[in-house]
Amino acid sequence: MAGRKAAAPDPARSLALLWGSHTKPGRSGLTVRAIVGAAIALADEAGLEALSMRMVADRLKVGTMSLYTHVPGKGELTDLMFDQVYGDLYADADEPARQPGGWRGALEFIARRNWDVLTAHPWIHEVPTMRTALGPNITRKYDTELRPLDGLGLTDVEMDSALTLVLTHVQGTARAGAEQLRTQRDSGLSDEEWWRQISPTLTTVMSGTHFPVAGRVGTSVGEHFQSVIDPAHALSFGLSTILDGLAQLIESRSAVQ
Amino acid sequence: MAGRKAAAPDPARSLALLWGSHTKPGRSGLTVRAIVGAAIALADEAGLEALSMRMVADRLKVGTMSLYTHVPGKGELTDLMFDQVYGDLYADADEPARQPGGWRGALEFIARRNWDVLTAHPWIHEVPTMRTALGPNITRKYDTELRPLDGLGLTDVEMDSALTLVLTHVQGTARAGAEQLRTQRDSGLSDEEWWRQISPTLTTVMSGTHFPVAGRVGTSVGEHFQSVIDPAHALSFGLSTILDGLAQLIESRSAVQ
DNA sequence: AGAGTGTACCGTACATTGTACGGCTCAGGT
DNA sequence: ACCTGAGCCGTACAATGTACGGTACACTCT
Repeated sequence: MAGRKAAAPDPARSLALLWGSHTKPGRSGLTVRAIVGAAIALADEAGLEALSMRMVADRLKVGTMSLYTHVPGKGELTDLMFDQVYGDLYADADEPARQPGGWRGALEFIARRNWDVLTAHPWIHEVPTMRTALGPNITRKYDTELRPLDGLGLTDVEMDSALTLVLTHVQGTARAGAEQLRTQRDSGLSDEEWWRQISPTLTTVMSGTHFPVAGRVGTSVGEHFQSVIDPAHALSFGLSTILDGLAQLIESRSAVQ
Repeated sequence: MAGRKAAAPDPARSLALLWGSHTKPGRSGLTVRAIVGAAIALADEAGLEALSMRMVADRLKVGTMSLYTHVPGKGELTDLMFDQVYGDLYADADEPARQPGGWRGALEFIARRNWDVLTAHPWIHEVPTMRTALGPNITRKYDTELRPLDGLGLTDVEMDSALTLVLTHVQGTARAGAEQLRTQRDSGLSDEEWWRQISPTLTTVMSGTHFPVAGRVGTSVGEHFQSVIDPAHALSFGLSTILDGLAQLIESRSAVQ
């Protein structure tokens, strides 16, 4: 991430690219779609920060600078990658609403699907999301995910807040899991090996201090999950708690009505 | 982020540094504490990725490579920065538990405090947290935050899960807010200006497609908050929903007992 | 068929990064 | 007075994103 600072993506240019067809090949067969595909494959293997324009070009047997004919820069490329991976999230606009269990089942389904993408493409966590979220696939996703919450008596703002809450939880938890995996890969140490390595230092260094609750709970958690965190458990615990909370809100609304 | 790949921090070395006193100055007055302080100040201004060893050294009127006498590398430095900013989170180990409103008030207090640090030091979001979390301040923080959940009938694992849920929510929401601010700063465009700029392109490009629910809700949200997201609202909505959910769990436990 | 033109392609150059390496300098002990 | 080890730092290197300017090909028009 050095050089000319990876200039912030131009929104209008990104939009045009996002909604374009991406299919007109140049004279060497280079396509926006192909570039995005190669970039995604590379990012899946090594992460976003390890992804370089040179690597993408090499994989496509093309000069590095040729990419810039089709894509303005790395920023816009990641925007495209982002929209792309959300393309096949749902079979159709009513798939979540079709799940058994009403709105609750639908939200569980949505959470699971989002978890799956995040797990398959951990680099998503590194993409600055805020204003890019207007590609065709993202917009469709937003629509699809809101539908099961429609007609429950919630206001529009509450529908959005509820969905955001669930998605933020899934994202945060998935991020922690991805970080754990990446750390293991980078260091070549499993959680257990790592613990064994720092344990003596920690004992030496912590002597004298005492944290009664943290000590007890930390030990329990470590024994229970064989690790310092268990993302799968955090996901389901958090999700069911959140859904319990939302149920109260929804019930209070339908009671009034 | 080029060069020698910013080598992953050595856990044992980090631990020793974290728990060390950091106060023995070299012959030019250079201290680990001073380095960490300068790095934090710089990161507050420009973010973690804009922070470079050269910048830190310049601010301290010291040669770049002198830093490496005190700190093994950038990775370990960020570990130290991370632990440092969590140092003054709570006045003492029982401050959260002392808040009015029982465990609920305590968790609200904890959420607010975490939100404050995250807002003051947005670069925290970029620090890989997983295995670093064993510095003295982090450990103390964990202990302090668990206390209000002790003695409510929850198991150790449930206590940890509940706390994690709240903190994940705060972190995810704060991250979204930080991203929003950073995007605004980078582009020099307020949300409103940005919208005005892409609006024509978007209309052109979206003609033909129609997303009924997303369109309606998106418009409502935009009008209500004058923005595409409102982090403060997301924080409080999510927090109260989560606490409602946790209340059910806690009540069910005390009922059994 | 031949000429002209625009666009796809790409080689080189540059600023910026983290840090390995090896030399210099000074404080403190003998 | 001298030696030693630690603190300090100048230089070098590999890697990054991309600006710039040149080359070569697929067309269209005569």
